[in-house]
Amino acid sequence: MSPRTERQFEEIREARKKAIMDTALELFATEGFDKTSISKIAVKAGISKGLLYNYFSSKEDLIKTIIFNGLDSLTGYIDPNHDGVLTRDELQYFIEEFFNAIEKNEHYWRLYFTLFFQRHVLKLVEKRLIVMIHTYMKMLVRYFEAKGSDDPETDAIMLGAVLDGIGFHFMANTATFPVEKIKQKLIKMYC
Amino acid sequence: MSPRTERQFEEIREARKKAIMDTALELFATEGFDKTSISKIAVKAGISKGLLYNYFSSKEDLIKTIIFNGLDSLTGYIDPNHDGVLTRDELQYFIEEFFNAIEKNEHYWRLYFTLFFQRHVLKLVEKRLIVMIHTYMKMLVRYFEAKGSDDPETDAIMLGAVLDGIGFHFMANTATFPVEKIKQKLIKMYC
Amino acid sequence: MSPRTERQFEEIREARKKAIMDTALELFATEGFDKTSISKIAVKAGISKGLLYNYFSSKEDLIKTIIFNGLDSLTGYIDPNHDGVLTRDELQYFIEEFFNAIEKNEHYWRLYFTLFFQRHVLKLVEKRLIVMIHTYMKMLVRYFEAKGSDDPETDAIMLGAVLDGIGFHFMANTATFPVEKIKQKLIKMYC
Amino acid sequence: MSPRTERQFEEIREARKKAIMDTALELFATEGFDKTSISKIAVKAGISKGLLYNYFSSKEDLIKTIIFNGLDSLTGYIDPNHDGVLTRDELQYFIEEFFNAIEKNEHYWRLYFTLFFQRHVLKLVEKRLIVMIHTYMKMLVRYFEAKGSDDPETDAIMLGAVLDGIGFHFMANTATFPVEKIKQKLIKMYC
DNA sequence: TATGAATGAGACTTCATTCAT
DNA sequence: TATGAATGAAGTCTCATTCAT
Repeated sequence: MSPRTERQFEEIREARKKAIMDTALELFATEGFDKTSISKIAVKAGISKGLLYNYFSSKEDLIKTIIFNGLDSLTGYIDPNHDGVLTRDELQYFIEEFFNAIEKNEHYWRLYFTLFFQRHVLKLVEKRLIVMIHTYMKMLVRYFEAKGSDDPETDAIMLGAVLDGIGFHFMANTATFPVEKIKQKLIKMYC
Repeated sequence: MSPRTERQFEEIREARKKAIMDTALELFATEGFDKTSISKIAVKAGISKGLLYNYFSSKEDLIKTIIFNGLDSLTGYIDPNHDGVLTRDELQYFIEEFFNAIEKNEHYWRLYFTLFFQRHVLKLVEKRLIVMIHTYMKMLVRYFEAKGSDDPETDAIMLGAVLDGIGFHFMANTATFPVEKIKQKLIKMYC
Repeated sequence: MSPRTERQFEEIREARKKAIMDTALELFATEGFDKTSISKIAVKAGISKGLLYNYFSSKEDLIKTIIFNGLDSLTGYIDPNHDGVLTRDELQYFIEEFFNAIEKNEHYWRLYFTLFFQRHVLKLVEKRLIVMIHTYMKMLVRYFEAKGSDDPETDAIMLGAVLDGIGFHFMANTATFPVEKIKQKLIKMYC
Repeated sequence: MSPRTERQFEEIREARKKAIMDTALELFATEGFDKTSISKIAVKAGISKGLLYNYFSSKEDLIKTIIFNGLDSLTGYIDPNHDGVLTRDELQYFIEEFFNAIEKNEHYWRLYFTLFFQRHVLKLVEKRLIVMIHTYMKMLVRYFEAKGSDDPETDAIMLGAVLDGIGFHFMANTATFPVEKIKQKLIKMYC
C-alpha cells in the first residue's frame, strides 16, 4: 500500500494539534497550569502522552502556542480600519466585541486572567503580552484625548480596569452575571 | 529557670504559627501555590519540615487557614457601625480602605485573585467566600437604592467589578499603577 | 522506463543499507549508542524511521551488524599470505596497517573501544571477538617464539596491550597525538 | 523523644552516601553510565529512588562526585616526596601502585577508561582530568630527560599508552591476565 | 517499498507526608 | 517538641518499535 500523501499527514496533524490545544486550554483555564498534567490532557484528548510531544515540544511550548494563538486572533477588535483613531462607534464595537469574546471564549479569557498571577507562566508570554496591551492602551488614550478629557491616561487605565473587572466577575459567576445590563451601562458611560 | 507555664507555651505556638503563615503567604503569592514546596516554607521560616506538620495538618490546611484568616480581617471594613445602612461617608471610607488594603497586603490580595482561577483551591473556601460577597453586595445594593438608582443591583455589581478590576491591574502592574489618581476618580464617581 | 530488475533492487538495497550503517556508525561513535536515537539516524540518512526497520530489525541488530562488518574487514591485516607464520616484515606491515586503521576509521575504533566497557553491548559480539582475538594472539605468540623469546605469551600480550593503549590515547587525544613518532618507535622496538 | 543529634545525622548521611556511591560506581563501570538508571542504583543500594536525590542533586552530580573522589585519592602515587623529580625507585613504586590500583579498584578504573568514550560524560569532569593528566605527564617527561632520552616527550606518551593498554586488557580479561609477569617485564623495561 | 503518526514503557526528578529518634 | 532521613506517587519527557495507509 502506498504511504499517505503529504497532504493527508498535514490534515491529521492539524486536526490533532487543534484537539490537543482545545483540551489543554479548557484544563489550563479551569484547573490551572500547574495542576494540569500532560497525562490529564492526553487522556481527555484521547491520545497517548507520548503523542503530545510529537506536536508540542514541552508543556511550556503548549501553553505558549495556545496563548499566542489567542492574542493573534484578538488583533482587529480595536480600531478596525487601522487608522490609529478610535471613533465613538468603534469604541462601542470594541466593547460589544469584548462581551462577545468573554461569552464565547470563556476558557481563553480565564487563561488570560490567570496569567497575571502565575509569574512563571507569565514570563513565558510576557513580551508579546506587553506589546499588545501597550497597543490597546495607546488607542484608548487617544480616544480620551479626542473626547477632551483632562487626564486621558488615567481615564484609559480606568476603562481597562473596568473591563477586566467585568470579565473577572463574569468568570467568577457566569450563571447569574447580568451581561446585557452591564454592557448597556458601560456603553452609556463611555460612548 | 522555672519551667514555662502553659500560657507561655501557647504564646510561643501562636507566634510560630503566625510566622509560618506569613512566610507561606509571601511564597504562595510570589511563586504560586504549586511552585512553593513545604520544604521552602520550612527553611524560610527557620524550622524543620516535621515541625510544620505540628501546626498544620497539610499544605491544603495551611493555605485554607491563611485565606480564612484574611477573610476574617476583611469584616469590618464596610458598614462600620453595623446598622446595615451605608452612608456616603462610609462608602468613601470603604473605598479608601480598599486601596489601603491592596497596597499594604499585596501578597494576600494576589492570593485572593488566584483563588478564582483554580477550581480546586476555590472549592476549599467557596462557602465562606459566597457568604462574604453576598453580605457586601447587599450593602452596596442598599446604598444605591438610598441614592435613588433605578437599577441598584446592576449598579452594585458594576462597583464590585470596578473595584476588582482596579485591584487586578494594581497587582499586575504595581510599579506604575496610579493608585492615588484612580482612587480620587472613583470617589468622585461614586460619592 | 523499463521496470527495475531484481538485480537493480538488490543494489539499491545494499547501497542504502551501507548508507544507514555509515550514518549510524558516525553517530554511535561521536554521540554514544544510547544518546543516538533511531530518529536521528533516519533523518541524517535521509530516510524514514519506518524504512530503517526494513533493513535492520532493531537498534541492537544495527550496531551488531556494524561491528561484525568491521571485524570482518580486519581479517587479512595479519599474516597476509595465510601461512600461519608471521615474518618480521609482515609484523611491520601489520603495525603500519594498525596505525592506518585507527587514523582512517576513527569512528569504528571508538566504537570498538566502547564495547569493552558495556556488558550488554559486549555480550552481543563477544563470541566473534574472542575467536578473532585468539587468532591474533596465536600469531603473535608464534612470532615471538620464532624470535627466540623466552616467554612468548607474555610478549604477545604485552604487544597487544601496547597497541590498544596507543589506540586508546589516539582516540582520547587525536589532535595532538604524535602518531608518526610512536609508530617508528614501535617498529624499532619490535621489528 | 528527643531528636537525633547533629552528629548522628552526620553519620547516617556519610554511611548512606558511601553506600550509594559504591553501588553506583559498580553499575556505572560494568553497565555504562547511560544504561544505569537511578532506579537500578536505588534498588541495588536498598533505598528508595527519592532518597538518592537527598544526597545527590542529579545523576550527573553523582558520577561527578564519584570521579572527583577517585582523582583526589590518586594524588600521591607519583613523586611521593613532591620534589618534582622522579627517581628510578619512585617510578618503580608508581608502576607497582598502578598495578595495585587496577587490581583493587577495578570498578573505578573501568569507569575511568569509559570516560574517554562518552563525550557527554567526559565533559562533566574534563577540566579536572586534564589538570591531573598534565601533571603526570610532566613528571614522566622529566624522568626521561634525566635518563638522557633524546625524545622524552614521545617516551612519556609511550609509557602512558602502555600503562593504559595494560589496564585496558586487564579489565577486558581479568581472570587470565598475567599481572605479575607483565609488571616485572615493565619494570625491567623502564627502571 | 515507504511514511510518519501513534504507543507505552521507562527515564530523571520533585515533593507532600510519615516516622524513628 | 523537634529533626530531617526516608518513602512513594506522580510529573515531565524520550524513544524504540509498530502499523495504517
